[in-house]
Amino acid sequence: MNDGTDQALKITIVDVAAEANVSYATVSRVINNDVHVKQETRDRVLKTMQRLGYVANRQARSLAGGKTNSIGVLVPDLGTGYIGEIIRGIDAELGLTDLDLILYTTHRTASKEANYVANLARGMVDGLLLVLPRRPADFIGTLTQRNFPFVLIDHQGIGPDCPAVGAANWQGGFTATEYLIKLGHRRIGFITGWMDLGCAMDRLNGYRSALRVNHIPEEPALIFHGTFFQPDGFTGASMLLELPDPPTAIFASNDVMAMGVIDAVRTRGLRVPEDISVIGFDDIPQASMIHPALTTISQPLEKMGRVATQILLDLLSHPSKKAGRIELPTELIVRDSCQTPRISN
Amino acid sequence: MNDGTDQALKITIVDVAAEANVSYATVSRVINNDVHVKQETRDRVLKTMQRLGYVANRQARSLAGGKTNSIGVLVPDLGTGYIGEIIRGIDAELGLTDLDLILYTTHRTASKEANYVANLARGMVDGLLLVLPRRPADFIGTLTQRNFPFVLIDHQGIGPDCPAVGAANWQGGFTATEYLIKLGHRRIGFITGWMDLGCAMDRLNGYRSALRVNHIPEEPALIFHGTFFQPDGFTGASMLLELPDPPTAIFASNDVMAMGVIDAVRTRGLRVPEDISVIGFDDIPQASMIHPALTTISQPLEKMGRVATQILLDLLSHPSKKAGRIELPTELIVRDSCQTPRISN
DNA sequence: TATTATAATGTAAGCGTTTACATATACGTT
DNA sequence: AACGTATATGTAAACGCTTACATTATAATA
Repeated sequence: MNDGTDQALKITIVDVAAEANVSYATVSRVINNDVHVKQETRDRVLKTMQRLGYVANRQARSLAGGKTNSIGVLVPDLGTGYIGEIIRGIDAELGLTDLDLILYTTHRTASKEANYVANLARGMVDGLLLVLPRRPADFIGTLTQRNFPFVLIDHQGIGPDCPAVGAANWQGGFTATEYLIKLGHRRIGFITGWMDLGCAMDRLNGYRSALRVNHIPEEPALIFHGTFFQPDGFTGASMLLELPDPPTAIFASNDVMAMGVIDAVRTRGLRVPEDISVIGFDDIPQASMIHPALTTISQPLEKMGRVATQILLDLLSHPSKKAGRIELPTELIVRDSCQTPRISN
Repeated sequence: MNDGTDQALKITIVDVAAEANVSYATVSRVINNDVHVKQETRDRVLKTMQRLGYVANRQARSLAGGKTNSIGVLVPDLGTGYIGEIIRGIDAELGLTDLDLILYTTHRTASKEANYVANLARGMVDGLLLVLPRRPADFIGTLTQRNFPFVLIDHQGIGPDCPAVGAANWQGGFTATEYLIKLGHRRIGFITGWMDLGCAMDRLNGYRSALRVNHIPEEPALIFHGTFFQPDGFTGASMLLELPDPPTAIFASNDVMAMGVIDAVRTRGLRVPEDISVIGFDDIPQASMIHPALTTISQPLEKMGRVATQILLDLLSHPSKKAGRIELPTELIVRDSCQTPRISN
């Protein structure tokens, strides 16, 4: 490392210009990849920047250029790795650009959400990625009207002109349920997610449709209402197994609840999958690490992050473009937590 | 909601000044809580800002003020909720200020780490929070020399003048081990973390000391080298249980590995804690949600984030101040995964 | 009341860029 | 050789704020 570059004193465009014997405008052009710079000059400037250890001042660039060079990512929390996967995708895509990721956590407070969005949209960031928004209706109108670029992640969107990336939740719910039916299960317990969220609703509806298509009557007692948190899986499974005629399989609306289910099953002295089959949803990293490895519906979390970011970048460079909802396919990941029921009833 | 405020056209300090019949400097003073403004004027300006829906332009403030009003948080990844907890703490503390959190993930790449730090320190952020840095030695020198504010989180620090927040890892390792010994265990398996990290080393040393103090010979075969990931817990426990004279308790260097351990124990048809006691480290949110609820050493993750942020804020406002290492206490959280061994040998 | 200290406000310069516009240079035409 | 044209570079004016310094209003003191 050349320690000469380590001086803390700010090197500006002007210093570089002086050193390279050009005007600072030319340096700026080099920075911005303007075509109107002779290759020779460009090289010289680039080399000088290197030598001096020049780093562009983002604030100044933003102020002059009218863009902040950063995008805001609003997430509910960072609890389970679920959001982490999405951010990984966002991050990967953003890494290809020079945009910064500014993170905001709402801690699941809807009012905070609207508040943040309102402020952010007023110039703090160039675009917004909203992960699992709670009440997007509160602010989407304003955003759209102002033509402010944003993309909803893991949300079904609102109307046809709302840029959103989601997964095929209904399909996933359907596929998982049908898989269990094909294995021979007829009494399938279901633990819902937080029903305010469209994705939770869709999964439940997928489950219902699969039952209907296979001529299995839906039984309300087999549906337990949870909120996507692990303890709901435990409680839900405990209640389901308490039933006079308990299910032979349990479908949890996400993986962490499925882990709770597995715990509950074991706590009652039963085994997964021998006594009870368990299937989850999400395919978080942990799903493959537990034992039995969890059979689940993979939701391409990382990819959702990537795609959403790509859409946002596109929106950023082509403000007139309209984006709608993109639905990424979900996929059944068969591992070890499901099998044919012992006593088929 | 007064829809009149929703106009996207940028309201600047000048607009506010004109409306409120003051100079824009006065408006600026109001924004910055300068004492030299008459209460009456201040109120009027404040009201005008409200009415016009004024939002300060951060870029301009930064450029003029010489500060970026944002701090960078560098994390290895967002996989397990472990980092999430720390960020929650940072976030909480930052929420009290008007600083933005800019997130950078290194994905455990040491070179990326040094690179980021080098650039960030050149004016992109006002301060840096480095979570679980891998090779801080690479950049701490430069940072210190330049007097750039930063705090290491979950690191033992380098030298006495290096601001760092960590947990009493040695103590935790000691306490956990001694707890197991008090319970009657004499053969205690240990699964290490990634030994490049000081915290992993400290936990192991705590374990060793507890054995020594209690006159239990250390047995190399009982120590399995892991890397903090869940599968290591599974593999490690499997190997330990394979031993001719297997341990009656297993101490995993973090909770996710402890979960792997529990899986392994169960996979072999044994029960926790009846057959094997398991203790973890960290007390991540999941620890209390699994069954049996995991006995573990609580590392005040959220608090570490808070404290580190407080130190950084302090460093920011008093640049001359020197901060050293702060060690937060760890605590034994007794839950259900440990008990007296059945056959005391 | 005059004088001075103090509080409140205004003026203007500058933060480090981008970018429209002006200017200079090089090149092919005729 | 003179001209037009494209290419390369320079000049200067923003961008929206902070802040040192200058000025004016207000209160305290003699």
